[in-house]
Amino acid sequence: MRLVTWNLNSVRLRIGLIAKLVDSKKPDVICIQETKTRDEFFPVAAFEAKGYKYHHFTGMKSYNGVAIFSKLPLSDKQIHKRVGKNDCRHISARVAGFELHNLYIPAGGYEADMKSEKFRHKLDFVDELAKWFPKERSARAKMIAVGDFNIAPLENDVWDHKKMIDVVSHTPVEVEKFTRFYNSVDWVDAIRHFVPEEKKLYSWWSYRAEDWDAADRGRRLDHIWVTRGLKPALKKQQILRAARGWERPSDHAPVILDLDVSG
DNA sequence: ATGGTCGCGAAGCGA
Repeated sequence: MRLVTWNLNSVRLRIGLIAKLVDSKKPDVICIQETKTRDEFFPVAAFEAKGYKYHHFTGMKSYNGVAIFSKLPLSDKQIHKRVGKNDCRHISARVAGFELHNLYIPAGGYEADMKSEKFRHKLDFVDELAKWFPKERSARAKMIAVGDFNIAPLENDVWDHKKMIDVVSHTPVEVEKFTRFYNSVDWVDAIRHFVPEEKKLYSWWSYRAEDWDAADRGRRLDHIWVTRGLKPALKKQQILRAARGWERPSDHAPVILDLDVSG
């Protein structure tokens, strides 16, 4: 099974980029964040035309929104409300025997300060996830968590660790919360599983850089985690950096994981 | 050191 997660930054504007991704990579399951549209305007037909018969999404006007499109049947579709808000950041469904969670963790604003409501919202959101995924369930459950987590935890998940230490997405308090979430369920980072921590690895490059490719000031904000029992099923990863250079791109690249579902 | 760019939707917010 090939799974992709992509913060698309508007599904309506970039539906053509989805088609391009599908034609070249042929994923079985597509998880999208920042769809930025109400459900009644979601371009479902474009996905169905590409063979994605099954879907589950929740969206709102202008902001946020998460979606799962699949060639394989989806069941037990759920929408999860987080930290008392109604902002369309977490859905889940069963697919091919896995419990798949699609997450869009808040970006957290610009100030890494507890007085910032946005920053607190982000930390509270991650805290809630760490409590919500229960250990006893996950010990047996085959779970996958994907999405834009908006945190780059490792030194080589950012272009310059020292310069980024006070920048929201890489601050120690965020990494601490992130790590607690990671350990809450004995997750395995399915991307770093294939790429040593010594190697720089990014999935996002700012729109503001004059030449994002040459500057290469990236961050790894997009993640795929699996529960430990699925480690033998991990086959291959790919971060499709080329997609960041496509016409009118998202600032995020698609992150792809191949899983052996025969086991 | 600063400001730099996007999308939505029609000004300002969020990233």
